Amino acid sequence: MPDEPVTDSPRTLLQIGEVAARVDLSIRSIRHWEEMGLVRPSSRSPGGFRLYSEEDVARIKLLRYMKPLNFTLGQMRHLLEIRELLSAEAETSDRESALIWPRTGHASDVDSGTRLLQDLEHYIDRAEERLEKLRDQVAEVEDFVSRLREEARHAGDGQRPR
Amino acid sequence: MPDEPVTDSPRTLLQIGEVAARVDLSIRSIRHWEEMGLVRPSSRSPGGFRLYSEEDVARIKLLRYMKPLNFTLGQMRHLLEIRELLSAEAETSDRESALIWPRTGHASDVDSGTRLLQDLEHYIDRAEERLEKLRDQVAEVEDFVSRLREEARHAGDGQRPR
DNA sequence: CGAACTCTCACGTTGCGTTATTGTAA
DNA sequence: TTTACAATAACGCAACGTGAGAGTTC
Repeated sequence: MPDEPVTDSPRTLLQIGEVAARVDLSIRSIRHWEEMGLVRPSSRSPGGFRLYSEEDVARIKLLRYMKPLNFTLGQMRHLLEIRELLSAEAETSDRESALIWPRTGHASDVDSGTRLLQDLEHYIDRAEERLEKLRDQVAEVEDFVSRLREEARHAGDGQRPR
Repeated sequence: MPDEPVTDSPRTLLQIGEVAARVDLSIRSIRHWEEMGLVRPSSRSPGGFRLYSEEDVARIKLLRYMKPLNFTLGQMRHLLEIRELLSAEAETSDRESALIWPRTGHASDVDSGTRLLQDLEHYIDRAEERLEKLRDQVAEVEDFVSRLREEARHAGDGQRPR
């Protein structure tokens, strides 16, 4: 009875190159995001190589999806921080107010949570604005590209007809 | 009999601020593009204010549409340069080879035009690749935003239910 | 063992943002 | 003449790109 397929955790650890390929980012970007405090590999190899778990990769992928929204790295970090604080608070809040509901106690906790929510909603609003712009841009670029293809067609007719 | 509405050419000249507002760019960007040789106001006011014609604005708008493709400013300049050379050559070519077609003369002209066309087509290919990516990004961002709204909804339920 | 991958500096680049100061337009 | 808009110049900055030189992994 060998304990071979018991833990597959070490197998799911990826080096930075693998991660970069999977999420379609440059290695430099991932390291830069680390310098800016956005991501951190959950472990390192004995020799110092960054090793990323699937969770780490998921976080990076999330950031990469967020990227076209043109937030600064600081804002992206802030946003992920809010998510964490909010989910952490959700747990404690669950235990604390099981049946007691209106007026749970001191307002400070509620306020901090409310504040976080407001910030989050602000980010969401900005994100949706930006998403709108992105859609517009796609339309504009489509327009541009098709116009360019038209011109190339005409120029091609002059250069090498038939 | 005043000669008032005779010429409306000066009326169609816009200052940089107006242009910036119309094409949704910063004034700084337009000036920067000028420094990089991408656009140039077709005239200046006596005092030195940049004055843009409708053609100038069209060019700027074209560049703005091109912008999301993430070419460098040098590449964008190059692309517009190709367009101009190609359309200029189309005219002379029209006159030159009215009925004569196979083997028009020395190959240098044909080669330069062919080269331009190749370059143009290269840019078009890159543009279409990038357009694809843009579409993907929109999908990813939509995904991201909707996930975020979901989370905000849940957090909101915890914070201020009903 | 070598080829490929990664590490940490550290400087370079792109595309503007941002004053600061001074002149122009209506 | 005020008030808003513009010009030039120059420094600043975010988000990486790009080696250099040395160690690590397989």
